[in-house]
Amino acid sequence: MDFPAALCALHREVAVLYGATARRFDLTVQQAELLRQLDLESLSFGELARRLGCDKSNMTGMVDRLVRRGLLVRQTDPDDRRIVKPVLTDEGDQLVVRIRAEFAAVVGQRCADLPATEKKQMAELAAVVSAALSRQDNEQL
Amino acid sequence: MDFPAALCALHREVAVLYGATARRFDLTVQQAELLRQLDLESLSFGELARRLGCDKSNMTGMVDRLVRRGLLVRQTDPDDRRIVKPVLTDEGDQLVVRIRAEFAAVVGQRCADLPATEKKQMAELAAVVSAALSRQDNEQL
DNA sequence: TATTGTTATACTCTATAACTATA
DNA sequence: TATAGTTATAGAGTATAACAATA
Repeated sequence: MDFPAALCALHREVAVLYGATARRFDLTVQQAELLRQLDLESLSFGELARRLGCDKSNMTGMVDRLVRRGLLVRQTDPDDRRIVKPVLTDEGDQLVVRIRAEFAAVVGQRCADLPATEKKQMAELAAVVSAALSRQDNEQL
Repeated sequence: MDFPAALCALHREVAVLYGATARRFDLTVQQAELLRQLDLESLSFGELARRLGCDKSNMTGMVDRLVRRGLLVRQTDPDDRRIVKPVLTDEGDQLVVRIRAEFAAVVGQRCADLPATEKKQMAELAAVVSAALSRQDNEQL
């Protein structure tokens, strides 16, 4: 299997596992991903849409549903009042932690037979490749 | 970044890139994924749903849309007439090839600065981890 | 009886285009 | 005039439950 095909295959398996994990917490996979991104760093609606690879018009509804569940609040930027940032509530933050732990547990269980050195190597390579793929010059997208 | 977090991050970047690629061919990412799975091997509706990580009830509509576009045909198993397999048409097969090439081109471009040895290593590790994650004893999912 | 695919339903995600508020 | 977020709309993906056909 060549490099792009291997990325595709891995992506598929992680998507299935991550989706199943999200569902256990009554979240869609997109909701879990949105919360995870906000946990990584503070993002506006537009930046969030770019990270999730979807149109900004979708964010309104997605954030609304998570606000209704008490996992997010809207925060308007005082310096530029056009900009709004969804921010994790304590409950939202705790949920992200629980999802991450659950996902890590499933991955750990399934990869139990993998040598630690290979996992370490994989983690390092995945970080490098992620960085390469995420280049923001996405004009051709 | 630990192993599960690195998998998550990589998964996200691939999802965005793969989704953008699918969109260029007027496909949703799930449609592209469905076609890709069928190109890898012959699958029934139920098996396909398991691969995609969703309920079998969704497959009817998804396959219907792709049949309407001439990319798939339904084929009933003569040995067990409950089983139906969606099969790629020539057009569907050609589309899968084009999507795969397009995705490989984007990945290749973005990872151009990555040493070939690292790409090779990544491809091998991704295959190993994919296999580990895809274990079919999914009773806890 | 059990399994496979289908249908009905309700909700969520998605892109497009037009809109409001702010800069 | 440009940008950030919202709204309206239509189409697609999703899970649940009940169903028909086949085994």
